[in-house]
Amino acid sequence: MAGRDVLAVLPTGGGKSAIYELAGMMRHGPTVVVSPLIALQDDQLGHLRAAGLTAIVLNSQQSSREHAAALTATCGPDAFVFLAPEQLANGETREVLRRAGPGLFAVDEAHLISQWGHDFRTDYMRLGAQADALGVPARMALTATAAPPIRAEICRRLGLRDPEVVVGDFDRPHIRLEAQRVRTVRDKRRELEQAAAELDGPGIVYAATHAAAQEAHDVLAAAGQSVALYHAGLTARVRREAMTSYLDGSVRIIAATVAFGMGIDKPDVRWVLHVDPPPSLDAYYQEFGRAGRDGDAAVARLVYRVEDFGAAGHFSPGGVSQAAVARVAERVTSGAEVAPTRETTAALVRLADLGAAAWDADGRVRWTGDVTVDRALSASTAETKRENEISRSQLQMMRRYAEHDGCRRSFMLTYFGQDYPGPCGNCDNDLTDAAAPLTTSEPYRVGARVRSERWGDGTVQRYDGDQMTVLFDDHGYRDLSVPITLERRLLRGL
DNA sequence: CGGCCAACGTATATACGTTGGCCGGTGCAATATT
Repeated sequence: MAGRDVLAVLPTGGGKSAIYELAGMMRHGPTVVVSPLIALQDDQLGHLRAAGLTAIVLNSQQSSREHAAALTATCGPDAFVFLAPEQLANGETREVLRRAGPGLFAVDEAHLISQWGHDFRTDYMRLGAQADALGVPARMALTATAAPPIRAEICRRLGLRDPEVVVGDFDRPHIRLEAQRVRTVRDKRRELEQAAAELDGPGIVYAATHAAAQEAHDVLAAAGQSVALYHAGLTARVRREAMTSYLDGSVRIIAATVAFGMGIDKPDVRWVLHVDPPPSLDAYYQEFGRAGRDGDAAVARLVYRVEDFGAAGHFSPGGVSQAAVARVAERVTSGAEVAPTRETTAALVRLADLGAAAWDADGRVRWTGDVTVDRALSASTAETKRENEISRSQLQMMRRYAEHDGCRRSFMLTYFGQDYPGPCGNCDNDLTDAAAPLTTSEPYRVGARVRSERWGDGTVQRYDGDQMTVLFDDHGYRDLSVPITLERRLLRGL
């Protein structure tokens, strides 16, 4: 209300919507809310209107007449305007919003800046610049999942000024955490079939690819389970039917890719089973968090093979090849069109980050001339190395979680920067193995800043026996041996 | 990185193994066609 920028990381059901709703009502001028999916925009619109507030959505599903009418309505000082980032690339839309004098710019699901902005929906990268263009005095970012480095990226990309950072409790104590290693794909099928027979109530099975989701669906269907299939390769009608029958309970299980989930409001999901590991614990937390929204007991189970952690790196951001950056740089400098693929998109984002290329407000790219091609390419090489190192370390943490033999909840929560020694009593390791981890010394407190000659500055994340995990700003997560660290004085406190 | 498929090769005339290349996940908006 006082106009200070805010980053709020709060669990689902923690009142994130209420934050921008209340602040928006009390601040002068309309509130612009950036929301990733049209379905989510419609949901929010419904809630606000039911509460007697003025709200509109701007998106491509409207006819131009509706669009114009909606735009006109934004002039009301109490209105809430819901839109996707792509809408802000339209100069006309920007101008109408700017004239309306918005008082608050809120970004919902703000972790998508990091998750989608690099190579998929790059308009997420320009939200800071667009907020500038609208002349909004206060900004707010909201998300349920963001480990410390993601929080830093959100603040930086959105241009938050001295933000108030509010981080809630990540713990979902009623969700039992389990992980199970298998050797073959066939073992996975067997475990899947068994899980569906053993676990009661509605469940979600997550797979990494369309083919794997289809396969999981077929296995369960053959075993006589009530199951639907959901991924982005299906037609809109089939997807809608799968979603509806899962939500209304006429189908018990849904086998899906990551296409299924965001904005799904089904409180009684009793279990979430992964048959492929996600590329990071951030993604995993987001996905299993769809279980047990009603607060009743639920299960998050991960079934994996060691090989699965090889290919999973493909789905991490930061994997842009130097050849692609060079090719795109060549095309941009010569004024040629760049065909948008995942790779060229990521290359453009990289060049823009380095200041070599710039997006105008309408989303067109030009070479700035501030940096030579050679310099841009060598800077890009260094940045690629850094990003690859970080996303590899995130995947490595996912693997460490899977292979962890201590309290899983402790591992998970400390990853998110929360001090939680465990045991939690509600993960597979705590139930089978009563022995507490043998803790040696803890030379720095969790959350302390430390410096290493080799890896620069970082933050202490967790201790596990005589191992410690440090999140280095430029090199990602590293596991260190506490005795060796002390003996060789590898770290010093800051 | 690893799974999959097509093409090829090998040892025998139908089957099996090897090699090389390619592909993998999210949605918006705008445009063209029924």
